[in-house]
Amino acid sequence: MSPTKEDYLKILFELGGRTEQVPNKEIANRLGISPPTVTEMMNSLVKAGWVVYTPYKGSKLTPKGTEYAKKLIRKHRLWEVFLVKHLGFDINKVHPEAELLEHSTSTVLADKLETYLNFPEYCPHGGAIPVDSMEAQEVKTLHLPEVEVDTPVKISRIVDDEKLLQYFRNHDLNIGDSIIVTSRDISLDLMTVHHISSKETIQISQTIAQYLFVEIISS
Amino acid sequence: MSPTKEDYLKILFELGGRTEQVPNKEIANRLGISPPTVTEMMNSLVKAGWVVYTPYKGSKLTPKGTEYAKKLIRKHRLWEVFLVKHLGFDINKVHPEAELLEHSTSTVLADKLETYLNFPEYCPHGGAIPVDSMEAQEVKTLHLPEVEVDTPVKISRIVDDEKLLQYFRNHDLNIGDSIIVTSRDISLDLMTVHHISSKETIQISQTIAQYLFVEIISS
DNA sequence: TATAATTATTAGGGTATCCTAAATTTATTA
DNA sequence: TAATAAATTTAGGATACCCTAATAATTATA
Repeated sequence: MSPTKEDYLKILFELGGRTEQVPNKEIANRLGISPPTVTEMMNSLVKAGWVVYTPYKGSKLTPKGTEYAKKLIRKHRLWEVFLVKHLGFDINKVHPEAELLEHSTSTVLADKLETYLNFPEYCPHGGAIPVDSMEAQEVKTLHLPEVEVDTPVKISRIVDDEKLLQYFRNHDLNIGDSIIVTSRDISLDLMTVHHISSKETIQISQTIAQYLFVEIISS
Repeated sequence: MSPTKEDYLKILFELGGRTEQVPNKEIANRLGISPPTVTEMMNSLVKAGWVVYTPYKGSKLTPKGTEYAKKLIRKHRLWEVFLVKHLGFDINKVHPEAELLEHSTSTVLADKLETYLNFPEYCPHGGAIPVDSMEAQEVKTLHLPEVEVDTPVKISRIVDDEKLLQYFRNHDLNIGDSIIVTSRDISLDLMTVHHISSKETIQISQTIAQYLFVEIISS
């Protein structure tokens, strides 16, 4: 498996390719490559049994492809824990480092690293680390724009992207914080969020709020 | 810089390409690729300023190429320290892991790792880690077959290769041990070594002993 | 020094990954 | 539903890296 192919599988997983067909354009956008290259690569991934591809429709991961993607994501998140907790990296800056390391990490190494880190449950951005808890986390978390008004929720995960992380940090929205969506204006693409502990009120774009994952507080 | 090109630079450094012209064949052997591929790659490395190449003679690193190679070797050795001391890898098994990781390690990451490891001087096989001490180490160490008979020496480094490491371990020759070469038979490619602390006498092939680096004990 | 052996290069290919431009299919909308 | 817009694929190329077979240069040896 080349790092390139691994990237395709991981992106596919992140774009929901476990359950839905992901259009080529989304993959091309995410990876910053041209659509014809995606078509070509998909044919190659199909041949190797990682992906099911329907021309003009999009691609889905096979069970084998899904497993592989989860293992990669686990490696990525384990490195992030190491980089932040032991090496002192800023949470906003670990993504590109982990992105490289994940492709150079054997299963033996990942297992030893996990032991060394004392079996962390989550990466610094709140993503589940054990492969068996990744899908469970997806089920129990909501994208912030999906939350009903006036329902208290807790921020459990932020998509791992430097700019997004900086944006949310600037708006004082961090993992573990409890918030309430107080109103929404779909036409203006805005939502108003009340931050419970700081008592501040924040307005953010719904498009961006999509990258904030929350859990309903069961109190 | 691709991992492939990085490997060429590193091998060149290890084969003495800092001071001498390294023939293509040696590089081809070490990397397990065909000689024409080496010729082709050398032309590409010349174009990028990493190497000086004399057709039919061999290649030397430019100062820029030497610096790059040393940085790679530093990364490799830092990872080895981490893998052995923190993750519990066997010394004989870390090479392939570090070989992959070194290509995915930014300077920032290497620096933070070095700090975390508390600025180790040597890798588990005795190789110097700070880039400025690598050449000094080369100067003060000898290949075991170069040592005069009856001169007490200390094993300071073993070339990082699983089979070699296993061979020396089986013969009870480890880093830090003090030994004396008691005799040599060039025609039989054999040398007899006396192990000072264990008082055992060991016979090893001179060809292989070349991969043991020692320092004269200045007592 | 001529010949043989060794080493290196050239010639001609192959795969992986990427691209742009043109053609095709699908989706949208008037 | 016909026309337009958007997404996808096909066609044709490029570069990086790797190969084998054939040729050329160098080195070793008789």
